[in-house]
Amino acid sequence: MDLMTIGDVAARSGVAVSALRYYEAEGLVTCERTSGGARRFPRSVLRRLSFIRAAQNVGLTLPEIREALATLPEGRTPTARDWARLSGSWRARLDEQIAALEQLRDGLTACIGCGCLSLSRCRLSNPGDAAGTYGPGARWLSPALRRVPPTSNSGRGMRPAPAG
Amino acid sequence: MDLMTIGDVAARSGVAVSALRYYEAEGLVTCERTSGGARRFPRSVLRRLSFIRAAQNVGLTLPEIREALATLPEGRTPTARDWARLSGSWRARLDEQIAALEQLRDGLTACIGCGCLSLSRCRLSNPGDAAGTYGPGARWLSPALRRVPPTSNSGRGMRPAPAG
DNA sequence: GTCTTGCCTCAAGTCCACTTCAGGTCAAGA
DNA sequence: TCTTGACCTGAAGTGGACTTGAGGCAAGAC
Repeated sequence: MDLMTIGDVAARSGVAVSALRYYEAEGLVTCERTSGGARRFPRSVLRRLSFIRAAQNVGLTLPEIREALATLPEGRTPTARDWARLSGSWRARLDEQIAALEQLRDGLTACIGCGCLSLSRCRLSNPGDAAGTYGPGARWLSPALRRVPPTSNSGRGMRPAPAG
Repeated sequence: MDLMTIGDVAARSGVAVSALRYYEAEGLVTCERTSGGARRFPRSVLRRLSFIRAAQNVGLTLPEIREALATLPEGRTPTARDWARLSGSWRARLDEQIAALEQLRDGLTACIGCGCLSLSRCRLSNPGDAAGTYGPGARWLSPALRRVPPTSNSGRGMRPAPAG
């Protein structure tokens, strides 16, 4: 079978039905409709979803991901090379993120003995040497890797929770 | 002068006036009031704010930070050692975050040649070997280090925007 | 005396990535 | 025929960390 129902896609991808509808509304995936109005997704949506999740893991927002996806060739099925091109810039981004975290950690190591936490000098409270704030609600670093996934009850393919 | 107005604190800390009020409401900082009802902060609030920002950068939520702050000694001014104790556990957290990002990057390196992005096997779309989703809205990694600070117009001490 | 500035409170809005809900349609099986 | 289950839509809710807005008080400059 070439086309999948939204339920199939959800089951196979682990992406919730509601999220799939949301992605369609946001233009991240496309689908056909049956005469009755039900969505029918091509198999290729699975790889697309995979890309979306990977991109989110690298820290991209949905608008950014949509932009990236928009550069895929129309007309033909994207090749491995296409996907690789898209994710090519991620490495640099990850490297940056890692570097920033390391800087923070090293700042911590330096500060931990003195407990300085100076607003203007401490690299912990002030990474990247900026003197002021980073703006409203800007949390710079990982919202928490080790945090247990928000356990909503939607769980289609959800693990019990890693409880790291 | 021993006590600072909320405006002074905002100017010196780079934390917005509205955020300071919010922090007070949430019990993260305390202050006295003038007869007219205006807040007067002790100088020590600056270090406290510094700690709050640093903790946010490590990925703590405000409730977590409040808990941490609650363990500071009452009665006496916190010493460098007190602050150091508080931030002592951050190192492990940062190490974890760094490790997770490195894993993702290495997964990227492995995947980038093949463009696989397999939902079940790719370490990029599926870090930490979990087969399903991580649940609703769970973005695992940095919401974006390199992202330009949300340029709201509140800008009290805000930089023009690094435009990375 | 009035203007401006800085502060106050409380309520509601913002952003992101969704989820949840209410109410309805459609096709297949008992 | 009735029921069940999967699907549909549009609107509203969620959480975290704030910001913004409306409406008002108090002190210093002119």
